[in-house]
Amino acid sequence: MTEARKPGFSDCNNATLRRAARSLGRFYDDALGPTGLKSTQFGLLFQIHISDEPAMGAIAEALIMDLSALGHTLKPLIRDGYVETFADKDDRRVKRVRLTPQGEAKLDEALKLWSIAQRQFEDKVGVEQAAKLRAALDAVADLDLEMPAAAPSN
Amino acid sequence: MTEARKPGFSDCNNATLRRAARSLGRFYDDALGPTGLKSTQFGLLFQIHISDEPAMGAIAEALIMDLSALGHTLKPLIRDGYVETFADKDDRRVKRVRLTPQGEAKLDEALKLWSIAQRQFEDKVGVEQAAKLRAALDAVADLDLEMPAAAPSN
DNA sequence: CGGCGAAAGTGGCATATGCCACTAATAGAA
DNA sequence: TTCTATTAGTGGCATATGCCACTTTCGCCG
Repeated sequence: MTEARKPGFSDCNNATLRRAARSLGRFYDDALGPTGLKSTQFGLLFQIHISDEPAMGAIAEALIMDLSALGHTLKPLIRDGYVETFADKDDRRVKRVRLTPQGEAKLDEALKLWSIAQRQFEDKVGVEQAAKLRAALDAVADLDLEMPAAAPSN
Repeated sequence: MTEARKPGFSDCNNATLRRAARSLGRFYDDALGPTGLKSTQFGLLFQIHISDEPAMGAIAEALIMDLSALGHTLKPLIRDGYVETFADKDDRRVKRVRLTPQGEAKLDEALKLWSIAQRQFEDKVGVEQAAKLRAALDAVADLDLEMPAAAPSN
């Protein structure tokens, strides 16, 4: 089967990654559907939950996302009362974030469904493989990539 | 170091995948910046290029993306004259897609920059590893996941 | 041939993400 | 202390993606 690989899953690492992300995202989104949360929102709530009233910048950095994008993504969660923000007492530029009681409750609710999806996934690919994949993805995410031309000698 | 792992890169396969996608996406986007194309658009043009005047549904399926999402994503490319559509001559429901000459030219231009980014990435993680990662991601993308509750006995 | 159910897209609506220009506030240099 | 460079966010604008409700065409059955 010389060319059996469906043509075009190009060799682009980025395209392949996005494609997988769309696919897996849909699965987790479906799983979380009953909670009304998207998998991205779930991830964000979780990140906030495990952090200690993190500053927006800290969250953005942890999730490797643009600060402004984080701000946008946070809005629906604030609107729905799951998250609230408050100014840091020592540095008024800093805005800290925390879950509201409803947010904690919603997260608990979502965690139940999430764990089912997670188990479902790991039953398919294997716990070991899943862990390796996550490790590989974290490694990729933390790579210090830079375009050569962008960084001239000095 | 009991909890040394940066707290919160949760064990969620989906969250990890998205995080990596954001990170890598930014790199490829930067690389393609000079062309004015986003890495997603590049991927889409490439997919169209290697297909034979594919129907929208075929593209959506290959990229595992929602048909309507594809339609939306295609708009800026059509507006900018890189892509054009036409009705299938045998089935008027089907809309086929192809690159315009400008689209082909733009793709060529982008491929040059893409290959630099791609090489840069593979120099970091290793060609072998990159290939394995893509294979793993393709496998994940093609998994037939289903929520148990969603599929009752019948 | 008439009509029904499936298939392929479209449009609207909502969230996800990024970049850029701008504002507020702080840390430092003078 | 005052002026400046830096840091943390915000808002606007544009693309990326999905879901759902429709509309148009087909394919097929009676």
